[in-house]
Amino acid sequence: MGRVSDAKARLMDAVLELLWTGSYGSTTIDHICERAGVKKGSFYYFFNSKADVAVAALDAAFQANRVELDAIFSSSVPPLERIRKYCEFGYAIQVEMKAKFGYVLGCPLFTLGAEICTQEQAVGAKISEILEYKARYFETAIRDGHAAGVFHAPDAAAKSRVVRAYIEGLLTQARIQNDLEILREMAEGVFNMLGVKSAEIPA
Amino acid sequence: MGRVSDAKARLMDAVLELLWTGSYGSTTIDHICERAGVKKGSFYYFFNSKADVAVAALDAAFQANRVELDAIFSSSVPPLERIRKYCEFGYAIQVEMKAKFGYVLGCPLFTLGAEICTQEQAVGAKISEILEYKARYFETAIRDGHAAGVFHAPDAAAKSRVVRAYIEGLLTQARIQNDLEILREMAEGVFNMLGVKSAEIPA
DNA sequence: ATAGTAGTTGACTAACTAGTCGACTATGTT
DNA sequence: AACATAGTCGACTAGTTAGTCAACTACTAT
Repeated sequence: MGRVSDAKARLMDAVLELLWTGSYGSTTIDHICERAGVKKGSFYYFFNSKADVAVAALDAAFQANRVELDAIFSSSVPPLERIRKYCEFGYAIQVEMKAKFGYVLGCPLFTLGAEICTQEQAVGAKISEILEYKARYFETAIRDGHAAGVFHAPDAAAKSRVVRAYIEGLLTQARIQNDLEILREMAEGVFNMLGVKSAEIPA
Repeated sequence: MGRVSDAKARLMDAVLELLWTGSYGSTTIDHICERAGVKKGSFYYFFNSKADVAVAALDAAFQANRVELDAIFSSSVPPLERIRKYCEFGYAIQVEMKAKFGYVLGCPLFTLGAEICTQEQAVGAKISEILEYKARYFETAIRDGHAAGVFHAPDAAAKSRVVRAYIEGLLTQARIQNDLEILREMAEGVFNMLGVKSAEIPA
């Protein structure tokens, strides 16, 4: 079956790291190759362009991420608990990245999506697809919470949009200000948005 | 007093447009010059770098914008009315940009800030400065609203952060999805966040 | 009118960038 | 062993990018 290699995976890891710590514009194919320890000829053996490797890497990372998201948003977990766990999970990632790179990095999908949406159609479409998928976790949690009477949110889709805007906005603010602290308010902010009475908030 | 010229202003206009419609990474000095109808030699007569012209342009644009913001957030206007007017104003700008460029562009400060904050210190600092200044308009409006008993927000600074995160997040979602419609929920979303009773909402 | 000042220009260099290609190497199959 | 397949590599081209510079032009005050 020919020569074996993990170069493709290394390239995808490298591009993700560069996109997240920097930006699409600051990420060059030369840099990706250098970080992956792969020569450019090999890059073009696997991918056609920067957009191509970005789409592949985002997709692969999301597929891996889904396992954790499915656990966090499992319907066996009470709705508010799902949201609280998601916020904690996200916070832990940001802490890890800040320790590793010196910067709060925020949500790579959101930052990258905002940067390239007017220019790189294919990347934008992949990002939209993933963000939409993630939105459904929230919509379901909110629908379940409403059904359980934990809070009042008859239009779960609309409430989910509001919550997502807040969460993504907060993550991006954290990136711009390079400040982890503001992220600690995330779960509380979401609960307030949902009109959860303090007594109902899971420890 | 030597030769007169509006080339400096044209360059600042051009860079703003390119940054807003595209990104920092996609905006080159050559493109800026081309759009401004100015040769590169002249560019370097006025500015030292892309970061330099960006900072100057953002600052100038914000100074111009402040006049409108001061009117919208005038203390003679009822607090909720200020917020409603701000949302309407922002929506009108997005409509105008979509008509002009074919894309919903969102908040240039937020998009740009998220893109460059790990790389271009000077630009990041200017963006933070402007965003902080804008945040104070909201904080004051929320403090005034609480004092007037229109809603309950004893910690105006914290509530302002939540509201800003939501607004910026929503604007960025609109950019990513190229969708004007979701912006129409903005004022309503903010009012819900503040716990305003529907009866109090200004027409 | 002329001299100083402010702004303009085109032609240049050097570095970087994307993308190509043919020769090469490692692995599994027969 | 030898062959097909999968992957690697270095050297290459061509276009783009940032940045420089000396010569030039327009304006104003005296």
